[in-house]
Amino acid sequence: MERHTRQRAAIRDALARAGRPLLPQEVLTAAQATAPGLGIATVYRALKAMVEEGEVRKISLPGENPRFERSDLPHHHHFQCLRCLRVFDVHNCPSDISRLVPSGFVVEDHELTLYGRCPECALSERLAVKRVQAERRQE
Amino acid sequence: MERHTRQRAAIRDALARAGRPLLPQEVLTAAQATAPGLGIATVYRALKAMVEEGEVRKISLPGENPRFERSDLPHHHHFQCLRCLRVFDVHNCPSDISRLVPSGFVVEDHELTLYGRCPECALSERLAVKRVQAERRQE
DNA sequence: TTGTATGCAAAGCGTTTGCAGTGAT
DNA sequence: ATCACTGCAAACGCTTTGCATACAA
Repeated sequence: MERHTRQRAAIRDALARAGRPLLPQEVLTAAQATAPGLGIATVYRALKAMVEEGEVRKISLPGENPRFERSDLPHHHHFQCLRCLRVFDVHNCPSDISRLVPSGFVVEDHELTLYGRCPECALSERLAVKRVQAERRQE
Repeated sequence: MERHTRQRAAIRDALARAGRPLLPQEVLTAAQATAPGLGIATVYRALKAMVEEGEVRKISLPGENPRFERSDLPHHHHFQCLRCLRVFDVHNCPSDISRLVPSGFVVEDHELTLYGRCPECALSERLAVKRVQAERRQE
């Protein structure tokens, strides 16, 4: 049965405060503020246990090392802005997932990552285009 | 400038024949049939070069080591069997991707990974269930 | 002949594990 | 008093790199 320790509390706390998925190394650094002497092995063991408990979710975006976030968030996907590289949550979900696969395959779960421009970056690019057009008119 | 070698030909060939994304180790095994003595370091170096050329695509699924496939394939997604862990191509695509994000976001690309049972594993599980049921009837 | 490509072995790096000691129950 | 948890360091698996050699060009 699971025990309540200083270290695990610190790790939970780090994940709760972050508000974004964290790398194991980031968890270590953040949690060491509350639990000095905390080791990386403990972080890995705690994260693994929490993932198995269903308390934490392991997330990996293509080409990135796995990150961890609390799983009490509702089902969601991620949107990465290709300009500022920030990751946003997307709370909708395609409706017709299980229709995508050939017959014989059984779909049980899915992960979706969207890429594009966040509202902020899309706006600042639109303004940049207008600026260029204005310069052209002056020539 | 790039040179034409037995080893790279074998690696290209392995990727072309596979019809699914391969792990570097799988590339090695497959390519050694054509290029005996081929080493894993050469596979990694060749794959890296081909990715930079744009000839090959590196795909990484959550929790999995990166796999490689030719990038001349039409747009598609991936399905991983949770039992045998093999990865398959899925040639369909959800229709309503850009409707998922709040207004202001601009979707330019997306990656989707499905999880479940491949036909083979789904079948063998169904057979296992039948076997258990038969045993129960005998008791 | 030149210099990229190769094979081997060693090094890197993130992650896991063995072990003796710690501490929650 | 248990026995799960911890820290450390060694081990691990995948990937990269240093180096001397092989072989396209």
